[in-house]
Amino acid sequence: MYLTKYFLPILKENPSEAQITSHRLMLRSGMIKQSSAGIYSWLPLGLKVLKKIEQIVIEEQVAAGHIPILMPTIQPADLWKESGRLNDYGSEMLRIEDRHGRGMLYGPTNEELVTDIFRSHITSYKDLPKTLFHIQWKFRDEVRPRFGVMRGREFFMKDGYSFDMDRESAIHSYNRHMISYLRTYERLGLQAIPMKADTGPIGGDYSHEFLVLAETGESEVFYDKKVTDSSLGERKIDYSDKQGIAAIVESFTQPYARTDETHDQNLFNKLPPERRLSARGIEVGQIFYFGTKYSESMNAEIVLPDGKRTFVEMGSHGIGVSRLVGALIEANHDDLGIIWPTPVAPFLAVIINLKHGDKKTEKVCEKIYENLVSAGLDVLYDDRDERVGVKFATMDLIGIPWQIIVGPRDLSEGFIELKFRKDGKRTRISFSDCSSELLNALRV
RNA sequence: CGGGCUAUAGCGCAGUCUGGUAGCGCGUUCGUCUGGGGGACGAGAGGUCGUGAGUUCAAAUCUCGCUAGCCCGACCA
Repeated sequence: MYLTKYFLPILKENPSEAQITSHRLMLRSGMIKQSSAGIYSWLPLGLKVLKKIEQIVIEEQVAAGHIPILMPTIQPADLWKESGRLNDYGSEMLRIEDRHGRGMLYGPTNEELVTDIFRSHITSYKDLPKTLFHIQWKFRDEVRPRFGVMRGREFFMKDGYSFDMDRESAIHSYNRHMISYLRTYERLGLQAIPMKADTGPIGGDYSHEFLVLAETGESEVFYDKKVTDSSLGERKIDYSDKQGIAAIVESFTQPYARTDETHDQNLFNKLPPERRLSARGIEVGQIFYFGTKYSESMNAEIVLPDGKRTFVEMGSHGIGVSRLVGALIEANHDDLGIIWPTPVAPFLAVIINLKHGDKKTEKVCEKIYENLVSAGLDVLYDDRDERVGVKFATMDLIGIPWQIIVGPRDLSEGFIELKFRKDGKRTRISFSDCSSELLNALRV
């Protein structure tokens, strides 16, 4: 993409409404524009990041055997009457009336809809287990939206719903989700710690929130140092291996890790002092096994092998996709701007022409651009007539991982320069060799 | 929903107390110089001062209402 042909409305100064880093940087780098409180338009750069996160989430869900669907944003109020949540949900739910006077609502979540889909089509244990998920816009009419996309009213969320014939199978579904979430966060370049969550009136051990550690996090978290030392890494996951999956889940959830809501100081104090850590965290996902709460109220039954009927066991699982954009920035930035982890970067690299109007540098930039694009890489070419300082400042701000710097000085000696945004390290690369050496470097 | 604050050019702000020709920086347009970390000079464009009413010869400025946004708290993916 040639920058002069793109739409990248960056701001040099901080918008006064943005208080926290990610919100400020998202506005300054032209990723979003506020439309009203807690509701945003996603501009090209922001949309690219959002879609990259979405794609990774989808891939990991599909890898875990979960099935994508798409449910509507507008839902009929009748279904919510059935579950009893029409009254319970309160004014956080945006209620709408259509022209016929029918009660509608902008969905804050989808348990009712998905249960309705399930009960219409699945009646036998033979069709189980199944997990349906979708990634869709939700709306919660927060009293006080803030922190940009981290706590907007409209938000983009992956929510999945598992259906199982019995508790044992449902727990395996729960564990499967745990692993698929851990993998998702790792691929995004984030460390998210599963923390025991409040299960409310339903009770039980089966709810975890996933927290990313960041200074600006909204909750205080307490954890055993062990949890930040563990990662899935490259290991192969066999989602059909119940024991294996359960063992991995155990290894991640056994060490102490809780938010201030469920924190137990006495338990925490049993850890050796050097392993007791506390920090702030941003919640980026939650998984929940709630049994038959909705299947009972909405009458979603299945027939078991012995011919008896039973209510289907359910769980729901969410990842805040739009919130993750903010969380990623909170976890990856410096004074100059954003530092995107490569997997979610809006562009892998940017070619910076240091001397606009110089035929030779322009030609080299264009050649590099063509090479990289034809190699399948998504690169930006800063072909603006701007001073170098402006170009560097812009690119540092929007956080593209690699800067390919082309200027007459180095070029006269046959070199171009490659700078890594994260550590600022620069490498000189022979221009004659740039198609192979550069490609290798970018594919690290 | 309780408490606090704000609204003047695309963005950041001054002007409001003490009513009298609407200003600064950045950005933007044109030109010249410049060219390895937000450059210089010159010339422009751009605002019914959030909105409605009132007071006054005269309102960005004073009074009242309304709306929107932000912050702290309670609440939440």
